[in-house]
Amino acid sequence: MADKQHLYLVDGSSYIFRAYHRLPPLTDPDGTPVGAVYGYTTMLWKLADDLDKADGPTHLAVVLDKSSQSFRNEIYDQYKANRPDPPEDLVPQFPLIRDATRAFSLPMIEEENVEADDMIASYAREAQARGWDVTIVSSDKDLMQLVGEKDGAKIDMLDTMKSARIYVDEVKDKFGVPPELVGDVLALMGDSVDNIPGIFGVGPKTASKLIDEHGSLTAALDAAEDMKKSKLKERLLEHRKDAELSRVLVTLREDCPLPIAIEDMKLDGIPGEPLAAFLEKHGFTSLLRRLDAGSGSPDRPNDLNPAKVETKGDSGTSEGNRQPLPEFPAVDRSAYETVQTMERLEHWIAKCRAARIIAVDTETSALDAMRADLVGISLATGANEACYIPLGHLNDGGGGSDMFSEKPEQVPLDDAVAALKPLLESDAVLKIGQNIKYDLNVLARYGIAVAPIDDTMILSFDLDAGRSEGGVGGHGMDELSERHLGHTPLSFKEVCGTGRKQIPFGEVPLDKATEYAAEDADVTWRLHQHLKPRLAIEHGARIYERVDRPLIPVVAQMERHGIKVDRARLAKLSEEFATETAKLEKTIHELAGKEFTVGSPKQLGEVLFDDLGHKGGKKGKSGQYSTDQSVLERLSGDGAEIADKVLEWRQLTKLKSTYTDALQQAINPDTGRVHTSYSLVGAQTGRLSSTDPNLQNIPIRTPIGRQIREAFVPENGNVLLAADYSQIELRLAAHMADVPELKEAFAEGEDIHARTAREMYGEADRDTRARAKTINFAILYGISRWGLAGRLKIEPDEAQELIDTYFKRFPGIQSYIHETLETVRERGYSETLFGRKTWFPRIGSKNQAERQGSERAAINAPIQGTSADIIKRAMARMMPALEDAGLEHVRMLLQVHDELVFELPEGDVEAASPIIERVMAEAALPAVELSVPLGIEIGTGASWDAAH
DNA sequence: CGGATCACG
DNA sequence: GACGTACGTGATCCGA
Repeated sequence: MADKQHLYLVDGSSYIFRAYHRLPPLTDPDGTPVGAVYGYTTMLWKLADDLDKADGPTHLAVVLDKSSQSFRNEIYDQYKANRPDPPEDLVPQFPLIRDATRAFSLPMIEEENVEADDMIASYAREAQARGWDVTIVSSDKDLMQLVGEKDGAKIDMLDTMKSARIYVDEVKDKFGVPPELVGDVLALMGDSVDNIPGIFGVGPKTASKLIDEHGSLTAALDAAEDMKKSKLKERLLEHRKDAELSRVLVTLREDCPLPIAIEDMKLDGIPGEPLAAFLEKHGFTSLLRRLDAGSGSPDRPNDLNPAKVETKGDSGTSEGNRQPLPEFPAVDRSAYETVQTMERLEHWIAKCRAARIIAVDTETSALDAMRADLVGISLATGANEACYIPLGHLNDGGGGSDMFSEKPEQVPLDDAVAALKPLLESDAVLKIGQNIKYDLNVLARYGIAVAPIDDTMILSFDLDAGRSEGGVGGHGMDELSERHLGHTPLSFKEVCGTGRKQIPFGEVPLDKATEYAAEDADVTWRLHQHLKPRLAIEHGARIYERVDRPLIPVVAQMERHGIKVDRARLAKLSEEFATETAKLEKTIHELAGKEFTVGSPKQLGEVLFDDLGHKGGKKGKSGQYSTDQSVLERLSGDGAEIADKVLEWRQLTKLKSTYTDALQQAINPDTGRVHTSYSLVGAQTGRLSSTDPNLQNIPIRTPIGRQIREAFVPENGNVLLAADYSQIELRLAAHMADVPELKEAFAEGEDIHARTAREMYGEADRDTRARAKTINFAILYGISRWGLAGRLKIEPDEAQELIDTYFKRFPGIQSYIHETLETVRERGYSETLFGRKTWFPRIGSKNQAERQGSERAAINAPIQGTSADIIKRAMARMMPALEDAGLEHVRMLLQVHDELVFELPEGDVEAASPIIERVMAEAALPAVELSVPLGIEIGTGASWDAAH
């Protein structure tokens, strides 16, 4: 007796949209979003695994929509016209859905001019006609029309997300009518997503009641004439044509030509290859293990370890349903191995490949990644599973630290690099680092391009920015280890000493070095296990995957490029500043009547206020006179010549010590360029910060300071190009607070401060424009009457009136501030348009100063942070966009919050400028559509100064 | 090592 | 009843 055939038809297109919204935004080791693909893969697995079970499939096919157009558009041109574009991180998953289907060796149906629903209907009827049972894997309400039995062959539906079978009773529960009348109900109620008109004002309730009463759509429409006068009657009569059109649109075509014969859809279970290749490519490791192990259904998926995915029920995406945190054995430093032979190194490389997720840490001879030499590398594959590979050690621990003992046995550096390179560059192995940008730059100098990567420091930042203070903003490894693991790692000081007694890492004895280095990798691996799963649960994946993680290699490359600085020019400036400073100092001493240290605010204060008798106040804590710029400017206004001279002296000494002298020091002897280091976790708002040297505060506001910018130059034959976002924060404020007047002004390309002046004062002249500008900035920073009064040199009462006028003219600003603060008080954090969180733990402080400080920062953070997100997105897209255009010689060198600086061949300027402008202007898209344009200003020249 | 000052967006 | 006023950074200097 032949078993009954059972055809499963998978509605792939509708499944992936649902999977996308139900599953966390996971990514594979390449950073490609694969959340929906993962859900789809596990679903196919489960279905294929049910082969030959009771009611399971004997035959199976996947049906997908080929395009958004179908024959229904010819009937009704507005059909599906209101469909929003799919989310940006779903788009790259569409082709992967097809890859997954092929990997399972399943037939795939995609036909032009009809929709997946029509193909499903056609196949279902064909199978039914042959006496086969059919299960439609979908929860689409349109398909419910097909459910039921005919000639002893039944069609049902399966909602895999709810693990629910839908048969006639379920359809009746939902629509109040049997399946064959569902089309009539749908025609009456319409569908806003598909833009099916239906009868205006008729919803599911009324529709099913009418059909149930009258037995069909036509009967219901005919009966309208005899109804007693009502809104409903009018509507039925008036929109009859709409309903009839809708009936045609919701009717499924059951007679489509069938491209694949149903007997060819026979299911063979779960294949080995090429499924294994697909699972491996996307890091679906637990499925891969299951495949290796034979079969078994993926009940407890653990893929993309450690971002745990739960495909059943609702857990996994909801805030309250946290996964238990992983627990590990206590750190055991004696478990680490010192790898000193090629044989052991090969062993560890194999172990890493099998582990697929490893932590990496490099030990170097210095802190500067551009100068440091590689001293060793540590790897971790699990808790207490870590090793240290010494490569440049001088001391094996046999002698004292002041006496070189014999050089220890080590794998030769070149051999080790050659052996490790394929592992560190392998797509199949995720490399985790704590501040991995550093390791990227060190290893890049040895010819290794590490990828794919994860970074525990940035994970921590994207989850917990603002939650704690301290060294690296609370995201340093020691702090993270304490906080998440309750473990104190060996400190660098304990290993290398401190101050004058500090030794380079290469002189640390191997046993000690192994304990320290391998522990760092071990701890990093453990931290990743803690932090990565939180990303999906706490909605941090968007910002991490889409903004910050892609930026790591980009910023690393900018740091390696560095920028050329004209040393001779700086030296000349230093000299000029020195002579001028000496002259000023002499004059100041004369004016003071005695010699003193001009650079000492304490001494200066005493000279100004005690000796010379100027009036001024003491500063709170230190009991010291304040002598800052505003005080000196006031004294100067009162005619004190010495104040002028001191201001001038300060400017010159500042420029000399901080810039002209320091920048010469910062020139890298190997590259002849200056390589700053950007911190991706430096600013709570998500901005980058720049150190060693800080290239984000090079003078520009005064002519004398600007001379320093003239020393930043391109290589021969090249120019520097500077591209700025103009007024980006004000534009974002106009968008986020929804201020029509400001949005309009930006749209028209108006002078925004002049427009503000007109709105506030009725006219814009030099004076009112300047005041309006101050007020505009005050808004971005969280306004107070005293602050504004101080800036505008007016009384607080007057300032308050201005603020009131501003809020009255732009009520959106006031409600933005109010709503932002409400949200922060409620949730504890603010959010940018791209979902970056900043926490404000002191927002509810009893201390007023503290609380108000938090409030001002909280008002500013979404604006400053959104601006940071936008330029980061532009940076991540910039080089691919330029390379696509064949511009391979353009180098992105610097970022200064709203400005990007490039170095490029003179001949490339014309081609590169529009691309740079477009990438920057469109950086918010498609994730966020701004209601204001983003204006870009571009300049080029033979120096950074000339490029402005 | 903290405070004061000042360079930038 | 007192608090102390614009957001975000980093480098340098002085002086305890």
